[in-house]
Amino acid sequence: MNETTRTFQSLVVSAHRLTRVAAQSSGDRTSPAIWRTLSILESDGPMRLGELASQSRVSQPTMSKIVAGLASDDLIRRIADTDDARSWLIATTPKGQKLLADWLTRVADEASSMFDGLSDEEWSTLSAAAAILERGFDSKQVAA
Amino acid sequence: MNETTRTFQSLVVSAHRLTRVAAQSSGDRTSPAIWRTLSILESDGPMRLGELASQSRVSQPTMSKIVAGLASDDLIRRIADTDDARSWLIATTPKGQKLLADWLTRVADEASSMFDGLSDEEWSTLSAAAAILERGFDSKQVAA
DNA sequence: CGAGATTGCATAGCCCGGCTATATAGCCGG
DNA sequence: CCGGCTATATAGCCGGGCTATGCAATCTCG
Repeated sequence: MNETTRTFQSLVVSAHRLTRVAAQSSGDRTSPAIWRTLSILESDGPMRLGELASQSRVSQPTMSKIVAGLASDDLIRRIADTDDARSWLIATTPKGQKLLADWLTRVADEASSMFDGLSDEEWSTLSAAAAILERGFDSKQVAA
Repeated sequence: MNETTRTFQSLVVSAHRLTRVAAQSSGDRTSPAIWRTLSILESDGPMRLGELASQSRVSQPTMSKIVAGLASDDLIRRIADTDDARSWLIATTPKGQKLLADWLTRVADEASSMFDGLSDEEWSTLSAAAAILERGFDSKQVAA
C-alpha cells in the first residue's frame, strides 16, 4: 500500500468518524444529509435541485426526498426559475440558516474539545487541508 | 463565525463529500459502514463488539447489525473471548482484508484524479491533517 | 410549426444503517 | 445463590440511499 492510499484510508475513516461525531454532538436527531445540504446552499448560494444533488454527490431522487423534508420543516424554500418552468431554485430560509449556524457552533465546540491539545501549527494544517479538499471538490464537478 | 468553526464547517462538509465519493467510486454497492468497520479492525486489530461500536461511533445495536451482515458475508469472524462468555472478539477474515485493500485502492485512484493538480507540499498537508485527525480520535476515546 | 428527443424533477418501491427500548445471558459481590 | 451489573442480541421504527419509471417542459430540426 503506497503513501497516497494510506493517506486516503486515514482520511476516509477520519471523515466517517468526524461525520458521526458531528451527527451525535448536536444532540438532536437531525441527519447528516440535512447539514450537508444546508451547508452547500449556504456556501454556494441558491441552486437547482439537480445541481444540488451533484454537489452533494447523491442521486437526484435522493435530493428530491431530502429537499421535500427540508421544505416541510421550513428550512429551505423553492424559488421559481423564470428561465425554465420545470426547475426551481433551492434557497435556505432564515430559519434554516440559523439552525445550521447553531449546529456548526455545537459541532465546533464538541470537536474542539477532542483536539484541544493542538498547536497553532497543527490547526493551520487542518485549516489548509480543509481548503485543499474544498478546492478539489469544486474543481472536479464530476460529470456524474 | 470564528476561524475554528469555519474550519470545521469546511471539514465536515468535505468529509461528507469524500464519504460519498468513496461510496460511489468503488462501483459496488457496499456501504460506508462496512468500510469504516473493516478499516478500524484492520488498523487496531480484533476487539469486542462494544468497543468496535464506540470506535466507530455508533450504538451497540447498530454495530450488532453491521457485524451480523459482515459475518454472513464472511468478511469478519467472531472469536470466543475466553475471559467472558458473553463477549466475542471481532476480527477480519483474509477475505475481508482483501476486499478492504482492493476498495481502498479504488478510492485512492478515484480521489487522486480529483486532486491530481496538487503539489507535493499540498499532499504533505493532507497527509499531516489525516494523522492529526486520527490522533484526535484515538486520544479521545469518548466515554460514550 | 409540430413531432421526437432531451432534460429536470417527482414518485414508487426497495434495502440498509441509524436509533431507542427491551430481552437474554453471563459475570460478580454479598 | 440471589440481586444487580454488563455484554450482546432482538424488535421495531425512521429516514437516506439507490434504480426504475413517469411526466411535463424544453429543445431541435425538417
